[in-house]
Amino acid sequence: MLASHLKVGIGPPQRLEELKNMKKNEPMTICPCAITIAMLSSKWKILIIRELLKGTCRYRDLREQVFGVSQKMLTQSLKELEADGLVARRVYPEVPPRVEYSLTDDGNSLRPVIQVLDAWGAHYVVEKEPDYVATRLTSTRQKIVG
Amino acid sequence: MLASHLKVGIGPPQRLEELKNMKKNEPMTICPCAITIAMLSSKWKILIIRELLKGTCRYRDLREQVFGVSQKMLTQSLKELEADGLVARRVYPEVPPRVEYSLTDDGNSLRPVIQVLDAWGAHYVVEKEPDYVATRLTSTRQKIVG
DNA sequence: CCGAATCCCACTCGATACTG
DNA sequence: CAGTATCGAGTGGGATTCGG
Repeated sequence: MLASHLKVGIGPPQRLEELKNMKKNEPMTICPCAITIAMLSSKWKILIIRELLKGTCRYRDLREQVFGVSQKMLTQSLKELEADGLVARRVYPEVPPRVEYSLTDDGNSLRPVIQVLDAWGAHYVVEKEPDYVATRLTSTRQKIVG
Repeated sequence: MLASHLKVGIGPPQRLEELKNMKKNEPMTICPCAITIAMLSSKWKILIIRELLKGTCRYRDLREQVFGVSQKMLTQSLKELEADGLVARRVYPEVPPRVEYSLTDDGNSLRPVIQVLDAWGAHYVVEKEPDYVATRLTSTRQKIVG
């Protein structure tokens, strides 16, 4: 089951010639790791997913645990994650309302990915010059403090 | 060797109370996986690293292989990757000039990370609705086509 | 309690032109 | 060949206010 205009290319990205000769709506090679990055590279998403990896969570709890996230960004991130099929949203017909978020199977399949990212980041941050790491990390869009 | 104001926290991100009680220049907990994402989440970096994983490369070659990247973004990305210690830059005193880029040990240590990202992305893209994947991926900042 | 709607700024990135 | 410099558009995200 593969989009007619998408062709998964694992391994080296396609060469220049391939793209030069490509016409519209023709199969094109995409880079899978770039897709994963695209899914995760928003200021708060990784922190949200981290939290959801611990288990089902209410909206309010996420607001507390993901420190610093605004209502707008939390809602927006969750909406995108749901659209991406990584997060499930369950609304209870109560007053006041209650909404619970949890990871789907696809979302949970990110666990080993997160673990690898976590391990690399941890190793990187301890072996680098502390001062550089500090300034580098404060000048990035990505939220680092969980 | 750890920044005095940084404290690496592997595992769950710190709780709200920890941050509430945090004062300036006091040790704070950071999220390692967010660091890794911060390193990679620029429109072209992952594609550049992918290319460098194949071996040393000249500036010109990168411009060809990383299709669509502008001079400005390629230069800027390489400069940041070098500052991050992931890429090494070697200039040869020749005319016309020749500059070669390669991954440092830290950069090469990303290989298993990239592989995991690659595997997850590949699995994701083939099991998802093709139409959704297509629109989702064209509306992202991250460059997907290598 | 869980959002939606609006306004606005900062930053990323692309296009173009220039240089040693 | 391998970059700089500059300008401008688009967008991600913060702050605030309103709604069911």
